Amino acid sequence: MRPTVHDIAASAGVSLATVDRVLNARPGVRAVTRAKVEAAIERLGYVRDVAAANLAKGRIYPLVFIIPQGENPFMRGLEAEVRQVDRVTFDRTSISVVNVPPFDAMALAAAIDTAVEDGAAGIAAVAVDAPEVVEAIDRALEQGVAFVTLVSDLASSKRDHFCGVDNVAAGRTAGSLMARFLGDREGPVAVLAGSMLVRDHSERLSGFRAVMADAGRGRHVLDVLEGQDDPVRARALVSRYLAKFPGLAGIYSLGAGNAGLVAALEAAGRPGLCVIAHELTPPTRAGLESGIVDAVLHQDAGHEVRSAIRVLRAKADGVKPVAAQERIRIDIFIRENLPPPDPETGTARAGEG
Amino acid sequence: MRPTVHDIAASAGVSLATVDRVLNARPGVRAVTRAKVEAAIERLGYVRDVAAANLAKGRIYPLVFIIPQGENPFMRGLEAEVRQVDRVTFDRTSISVVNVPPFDAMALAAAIDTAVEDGAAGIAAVAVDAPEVVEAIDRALEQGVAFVTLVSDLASSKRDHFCGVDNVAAGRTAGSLMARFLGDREGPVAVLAGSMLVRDHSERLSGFRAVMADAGRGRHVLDVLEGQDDPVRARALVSRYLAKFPGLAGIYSLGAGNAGLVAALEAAGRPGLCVIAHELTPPTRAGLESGIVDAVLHQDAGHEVRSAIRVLRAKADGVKPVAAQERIRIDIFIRENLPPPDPETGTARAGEG
DNA sequence: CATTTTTTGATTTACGTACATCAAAAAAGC
DNA sequence: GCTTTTTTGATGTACGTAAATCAAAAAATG
Repeated sequence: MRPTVHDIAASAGVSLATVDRVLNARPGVRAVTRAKVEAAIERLGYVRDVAAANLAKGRIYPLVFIIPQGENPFMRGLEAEVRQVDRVTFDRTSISVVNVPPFDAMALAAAIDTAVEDGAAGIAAVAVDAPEVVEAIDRALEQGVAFVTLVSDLASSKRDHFCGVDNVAAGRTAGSLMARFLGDREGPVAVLAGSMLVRDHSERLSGFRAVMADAGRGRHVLDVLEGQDDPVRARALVSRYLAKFPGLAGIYSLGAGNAGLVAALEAAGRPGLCVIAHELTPPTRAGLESGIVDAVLHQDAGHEVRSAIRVLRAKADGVKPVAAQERIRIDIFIRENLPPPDPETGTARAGEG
Repeated sequence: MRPTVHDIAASAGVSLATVDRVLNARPGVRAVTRAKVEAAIERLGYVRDVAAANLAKGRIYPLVFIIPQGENPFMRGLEAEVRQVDRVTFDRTSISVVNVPPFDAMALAAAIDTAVEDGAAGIAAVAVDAPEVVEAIDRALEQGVAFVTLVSDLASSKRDHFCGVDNVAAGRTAGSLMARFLGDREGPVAVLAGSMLVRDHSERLSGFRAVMADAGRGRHVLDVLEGQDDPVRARALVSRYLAKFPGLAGIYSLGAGNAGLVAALEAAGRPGLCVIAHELTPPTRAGLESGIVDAVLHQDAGHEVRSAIRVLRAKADGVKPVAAQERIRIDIFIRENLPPPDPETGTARAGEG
């Protein structure tokens, strides 16, 4: 049986109250007595029962997730993951979701301020790269509210942590796969992005470009198509490029709007291009299954959400999280290792946990 | 604030005792009263505070993990993950590890019987495919002990669950990557396995063969090399094949002993083969980094361990686990998306849950 | 040595649930 | 209506920790 506070009190020859004072860093304990207690803790291998401690404290952590509105399937999956975690009821944590217009710095900054006013203990937000947002984040931190960026970072703010993938590495991974899949095949490659004003997209592009310039004898990367993560625009842009560059060898889609990409390729009679996209969502999953998409790079929204919660709670408790354990992996999916879709959230899931 | 049992008692107009009887399915409650309580539970959205419940029950779950001995790096990483979970102290769970000689059915069966005698609430074991083991598992289940197979399944037993990847799909994934990486390149491919007597290895082979026979115009798969997961043997076997088949296009290593594979390739002057291996361990990581290995298929040992714990605890509680959430993903790693090694366990880790 | 200050002990209540006991009330059977 | 059975209420203890109070003991100060 695990030792309890009573056991260490008895073993150290002190009272329960003294043990409590040591454990919770309360004043009024002589150094020698403190040492005795700490020795007993060490000797018996005592570890605090966090469940019982939280129960006794009656502490709850109000956390706020700020997520863009709109039909971006990845964001919708992210929100579903948040709500699912909330339903499972992470112990002693109450989570609320706030939606804001995408790419809207003012709205995001306002939402952050509101969350702080409402007494949030921690905030997680998909960052937009703008000075108003940086200021809002730094205001939150000054109020003692923990803050993490989610999916897209804002390194110029003082945010406590970034819960997302290394997007430069993701771009390199895409480039490497593209180069290997194409092999000796000739022809330029196209890049479809949402907007170069978003940090994660620009980072992916730079990683991709670096590998493409490097791999073998170099391969031409055409001017970036910016589809604003909108399927209709994406479809039009891709269709135009397919007509304009008959020798096109591959397409790297590093943002959303992939339903449009797939539609354009279908309409063009499935030209044998190497297609690599991001995020395993219904459109990209369908593309992989039909063979029109070769590989999908993915970040696990569930992992990101749970990592954010752990970090925020740790910060709210004044504990340092183990940063090394909070790194988010870049998943590669091809047709053969597709996980079954999660009926709850529509996102890809692993055993996790 | 979350509603408590007191709230539903008040809301339903009954006593605390009656609510308790309903919640814990104790007898002596009229159907109408039960309905009133259940309505209140629904209305207030009550969810049991599991932490408090477990505290009150004073229940602990003694779980036993049976893992092969030896220098197989994946198994050592698996064991490290188990010990790490134990240190983090999964709430109200005490975990012990038992080592048995690898591929030894009698020893495994004996270890299972011992664990049952010692009063384990659940057992997780890396299965060896043998009738003695099937019988031991079924004996454990008859005693009411929960049982899951880990990494390698034994479907002919009545085990509650298998915590591992779909190895046929893993083989198909390897085959698909191999075919795409090779492209038009000619030549047969070799397969290095541990032993065809182990279920996971034979399943991977069948998936790989299926894709190879299928992809494009078919590619010859040479006779399987069985290296018994031993680096020395593996090195010798691979070296011999490299000499014997100068036109070799690729090698699929579906077992362990990859240190030997890498050494053989280095010794042969790094012939430009497509090499795909399993499990991200120190040797395969080094191979990826040096460029001698093209891709590594991986199963996350941490996920498997935590999944096993969740399933075992659920079974011990008489609750059905959500099987869909317990699927283990087949990870693909190439040089560009290599995660940093976990200093604690030496295995790959993601943010996880 | 008396006094003040600091340290320690003893005890209590609380968190939300489980579980047991005994009495009281309601329903069923005759 | 009376007894018997079933259902419900009231109450207490427990789990392991947090946090508070007040008294007692020890140490420091003069």
